[in-house]
Amino acid sequence: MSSPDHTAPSPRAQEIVAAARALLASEGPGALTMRRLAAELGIQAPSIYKHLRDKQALENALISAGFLEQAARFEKALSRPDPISALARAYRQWAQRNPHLYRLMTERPLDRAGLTAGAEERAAAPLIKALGGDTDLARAVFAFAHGMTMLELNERFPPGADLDAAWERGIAALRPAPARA
Amino acid sequence: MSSPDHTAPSPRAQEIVAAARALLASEGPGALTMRRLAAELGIQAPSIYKHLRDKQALENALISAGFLEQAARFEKALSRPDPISALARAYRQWAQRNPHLYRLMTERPLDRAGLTAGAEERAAAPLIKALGGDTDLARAVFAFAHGMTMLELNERFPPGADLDAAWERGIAALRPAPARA
DNA sequence: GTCTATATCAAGATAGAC
DNA sequence: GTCTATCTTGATATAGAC
Repeated sequence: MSSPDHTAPSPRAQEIVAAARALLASEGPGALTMRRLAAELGIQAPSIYKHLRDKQALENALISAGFLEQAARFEKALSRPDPISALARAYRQWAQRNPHLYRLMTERPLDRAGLTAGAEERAAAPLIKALGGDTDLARAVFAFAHGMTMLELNERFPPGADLDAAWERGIAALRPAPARA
Repeated sequence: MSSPDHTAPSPRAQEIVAAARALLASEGPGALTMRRLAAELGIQAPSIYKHLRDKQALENALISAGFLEQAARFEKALSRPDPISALARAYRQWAQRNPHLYRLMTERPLDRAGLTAGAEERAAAPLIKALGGDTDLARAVFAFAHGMTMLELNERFPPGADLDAAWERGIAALRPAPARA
């Protein structure tokens, strides 16, 4: 619920966000405090507030960056020979490389008014396009991918489980049947 | 990582857990503090520690109860005419009626050593049975159901989205094809 | 079984000087 | 752009008396 910030973020703010992302990636959400972030930057915590309104604004910046990064990957995947499989791989891979940020992006309702406009939509668009605008199916595929991702991150599958097989099985089932000749 | 408690929980401990569940359900995880829980019971926070080792033990009790309750529902669904659809409905319904507990049960890795033995497995068994032991497919269906549930709880679908349709679409696709005659 | 008193820690955020 | 000093709040948990 931070108010939307319609002014461009200052270069210094961007540096702070970049440090926050590195900190989140390396030590997880528990380490992402204003004090700790300041320490990483070699400054004091109150100084951050001169550049970012509050912690929510910081998180919103991280989340927006995550969506835009996803969007770039997913758009690339869309131009591959088998777009649906490529999208699934890209989705899984991005989440596994950015687990803490992925959590931050998905674990709670979004503060959409505080996000970069259009970022969430850009990340979602490639899948919808790959499925020819079938939004019901797109939602089902999204749910499958998100579910696999979170269950894997949260260690809800047995140690030996073949998750490649589960991913393939799910995507194979959810893929639209090729049109009959 | 709380040590497993191999002694039966005292009646008083069970009362505390019951109060915790009611508190979690009505006000969410932010309200589930030792102080607040004590206040609900009309006692002081330190008194709780005479009955439950720590907060993790409290959460483990809640999670174990959740699994056992799910197991009972899922076992019933398994005996319906269309077990897979019935299971999906039961899964969705239980999560929607217990959203905060569902989150608690799925959002982080489980402290399995501290849970009631067999509870997690009992909740998982009906789906595996319904799918004839096909664990890859069971994992895919589990992921779909969990993904739909969390995306819905976290408001990641557009306001007008027809989620009944997305659920049906996903289940229809993931359901094993009937054996040919 | 419950109490009081307390330790310990840590978080987000603001005021106002430099 | 950064600082110091501080406010405010709130959490888990322990010791030891009753």
